[in-house]
Amino acid sequence: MTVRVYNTLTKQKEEFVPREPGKVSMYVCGVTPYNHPHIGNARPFITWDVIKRYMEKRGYKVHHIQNFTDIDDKIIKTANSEGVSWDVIANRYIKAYFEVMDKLNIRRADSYPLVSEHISEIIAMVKTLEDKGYAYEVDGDVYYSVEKFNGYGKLSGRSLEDMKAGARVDVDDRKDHPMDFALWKSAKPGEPSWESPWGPGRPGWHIECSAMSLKYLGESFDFHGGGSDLIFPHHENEIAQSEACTGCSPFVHYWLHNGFITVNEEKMSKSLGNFFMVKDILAHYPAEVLRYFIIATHYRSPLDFSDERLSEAGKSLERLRTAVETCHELDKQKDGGRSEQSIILLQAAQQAKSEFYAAMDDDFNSALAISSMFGLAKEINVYYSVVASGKIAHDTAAYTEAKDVYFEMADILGILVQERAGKLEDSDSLVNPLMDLIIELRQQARKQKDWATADKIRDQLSAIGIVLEDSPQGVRWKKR
RNA sequence: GGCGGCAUAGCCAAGUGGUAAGGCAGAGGUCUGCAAAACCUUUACUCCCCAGUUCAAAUCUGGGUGCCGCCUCCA
Repeated sequence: MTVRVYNTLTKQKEEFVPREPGKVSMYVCGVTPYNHPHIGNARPFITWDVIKRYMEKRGYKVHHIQNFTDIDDKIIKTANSEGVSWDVIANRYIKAYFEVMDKLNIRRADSYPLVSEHISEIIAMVKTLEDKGYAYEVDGDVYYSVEKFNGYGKLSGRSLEDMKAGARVDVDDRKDHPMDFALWKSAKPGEPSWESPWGPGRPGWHIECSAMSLKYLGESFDFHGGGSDLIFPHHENEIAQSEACTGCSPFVHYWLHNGFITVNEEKMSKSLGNFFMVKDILAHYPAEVLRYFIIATHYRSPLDFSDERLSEAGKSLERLRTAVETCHELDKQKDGGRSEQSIILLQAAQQAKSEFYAAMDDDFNSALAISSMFGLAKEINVYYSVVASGKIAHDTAAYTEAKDVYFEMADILGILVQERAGKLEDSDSLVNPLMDLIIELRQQARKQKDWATADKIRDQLSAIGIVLEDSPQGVRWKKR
């Protein structure tokens, strides 16, 4: 089996053929650090994290580059309103980005290039475009001439005529064509600027990704990703810049775009007041729940965010986590050799694994892949209940294989990594011995059939968010 | 106005030609001092509407309706 991906450029699923055998090069458009990451930012990065984990599991060496657009109108605006330098703002929110993405269990890219550290590369690229006749200067600004590039519009499926007809923007008559875009912007008062052949100024938005991807990944690479809103004009312009500059086509073999997150069926926007920062969500829900919520829908589909959906996601995830707990119980069992039940478990594991990989092979269908995890979770629970009842012996070999499959799937999706029930995080480590004591007291009450005391302890714990689960094998507890 | 996407149970969501995955919620049951968890059973004769192609369509084609995104910074 091979991996198939939906390519925005060709508008169909294609078999993934790496440029270099065994290697995957990918560039993901990062954020403009002018504010805390919102849930819409989280989606592409979780999506690409899963893609990366999966490709690595498939045996590819993944080279992953993600930029920060640290020079930008919004950053400058924020900096001016706070009366600080632009880099203060950029650094603050780059830090905020990593804090949040680390919590979401997003593994780091190989490199996070900054625009501000690649000005010379950008200038060189603009110069090349100018020398080749793809760009022209007007009053210190440099524009890309879209009419010079044969194939402008191939990614977004628009023709220049369409765009001219549908232009909603005020036409700047200094430009040859309304769709011509800035490669270099001349310096304005109060803005950071760098010296260039066209005078002091700063890069336009689109050129940075072209320049940095060229530097780190070369003239042509495998994957380029980002939100679907970047298809036009950002990625369309990247193609025009990069292919015109290097003469190498295709610049990117597979363009992958994630769908948008809406809130109450509407686009998230500050004006609508429905803007959700990831950090605020994480104050109310475990990071894993947000991650699960996002991967439980196919990455290209639109996804509507709400409190209800998120708490539903939490419940679904809880089911998967219960199987992990079951595994902890099974880990304590002694080996007794093969049984009919363990053969069933083994077969279920093998089936789950093959279904999981088939789903992921088909354009990273994590939503479908998750259903394989539920299937195996159920089989693990069933196996446990039979073993715990003492009807059959525990088959360590079969169980271990099933468990490995389960955790392999969880690892690809990046979920089920948090500490399991029965243990709290390090900061709460004092609570653990205390809980052992409380449970012991309650068990004594139960033994003496003092149900009033037993129930009271349970209710009191429940009131502070600790839930007890009695079972014939003992008591488990977890923090809500 | 131009470009693109979506419409599947109470809710969320897979499924792109062969007779509707999975999760949540609901109902019944097993287990249990009670509860929780787990497990079993159950919940769409049907996939927005109409027409067509086909032995066969949620899936393809045409038309209609509704919703969303992009075209301006945007993940």
